[in-house]
Amino acid sequence: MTPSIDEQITSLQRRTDRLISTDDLRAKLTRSAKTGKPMRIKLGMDPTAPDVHLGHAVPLKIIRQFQDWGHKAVLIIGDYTARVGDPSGRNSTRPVLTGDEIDANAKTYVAQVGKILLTTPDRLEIRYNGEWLGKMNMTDIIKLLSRKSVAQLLQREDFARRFAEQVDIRLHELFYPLLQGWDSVVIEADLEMGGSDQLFNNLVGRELQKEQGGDGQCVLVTPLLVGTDGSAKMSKSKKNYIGLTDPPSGADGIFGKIMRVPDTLLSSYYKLLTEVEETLYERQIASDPRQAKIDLAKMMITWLYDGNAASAAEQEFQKVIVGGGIPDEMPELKVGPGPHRLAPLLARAGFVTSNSEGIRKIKEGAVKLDGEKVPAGAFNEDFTFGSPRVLQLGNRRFVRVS
RNA sequence: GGGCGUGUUCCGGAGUGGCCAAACGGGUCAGACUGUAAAUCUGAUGGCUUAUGCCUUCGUUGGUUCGAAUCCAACCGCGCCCA
Repeated sequence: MTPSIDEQITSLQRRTDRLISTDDLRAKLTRSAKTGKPMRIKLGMDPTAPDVHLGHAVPLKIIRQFQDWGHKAVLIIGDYTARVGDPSGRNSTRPVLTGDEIDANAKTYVAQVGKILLTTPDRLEIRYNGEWLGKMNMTDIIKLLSRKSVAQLLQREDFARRFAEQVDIRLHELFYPLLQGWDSVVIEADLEMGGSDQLFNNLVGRELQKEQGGDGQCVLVTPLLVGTDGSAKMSKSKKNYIGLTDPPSGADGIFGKIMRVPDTLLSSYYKLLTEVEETLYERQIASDPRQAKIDLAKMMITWLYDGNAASAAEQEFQKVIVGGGIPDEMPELKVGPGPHRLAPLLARAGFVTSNSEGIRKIKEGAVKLDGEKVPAGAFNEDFTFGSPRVLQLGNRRFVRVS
């Protein structure tokens, strides 16, 4: 049973930072209901890294709502723009991706996004923007460039700031919003979704469409989910993200990552990622933040995996982190019986990046073997591994060495 | 094309001839504490089977010097101003 249009618009509010504009959206929804033609809901993603994370989940959840109401998601894989480079995150030179890497990332996107979106062809369309951007010639490009002035582009806050601070801005970066906007023109988007940092880019799309004689896409931007570090927006490059396909448990699992989120972010996580009523979660957070976090972690795992995985992850957490125990499952490292020094094994396990660092960790008393702390002087002693032994750094990184 | 700046270790940023593997801050990792955390405190933070040792690193190359991140030259990148 599809809710009324007013109910639909109201239900969007929980995750809306800005909507341009409510009246336009109502008109489009009304028209779509009348004509039976689904709205086209655009979301652009750069295939620069293989992981889709909870920050993406916020707009994806809204898109899912639209799908449930009969509309069509159009996922733009920015294969062409990925090669050009996104201006956000200034001087970090992005690695140039090969076509194969982009294809590989794009494939994993579809699988990951499928955890949230409907994926049948009538509800999800996937397009690569190289399809049209790659075909533009110089005349097309100049024509597109002529639509915006430098002053207009410099309105964008991060450009303005960089300009003021004399940090270089390359021309292709200025150009970037126009490319993204052009995607909207080509795929005839009715609504573009994004995080609130995409507002400027999305509005460029709306303006370009209007110049082409259309009525201009609506723009709905969601609040940004703060990452696990508690300070910056969740993003791939900051490594403060929780991936949709992260394992439920383990050192870098969803359960542990949620538990490590600062308490101050709990309410926004509940609001943006769950359907729990505000009064309920606020009360729970106030009375028992730890339990509120455990509940959230289980909800996320149930949502992305299933209930069994959620309780298994909780049990492991209680045992390993709270109880200081050793998990049942952990990665294996085959080295032969030995003798071996521990520092190189830590490096081979990927816990440290050099033998020197491993030696330091041993001296700091951070290394355990079969649950027993390795004495500081043991960095230059040999150990044998005739039977498998558990090597541990800190309280959450384990490897079974044999 | 001309002028003035600037380029340092993961990031920011000190350092103007030896005491520099390079202050300080951030980040990161670990230890203590705790309700997992956060906050706080402590330690570590180029590499080498850890060494009063060796090697590599301060945009690049080549010089001067017993000795260079520091001086010189050329080159490269970036910013601002002028054309």
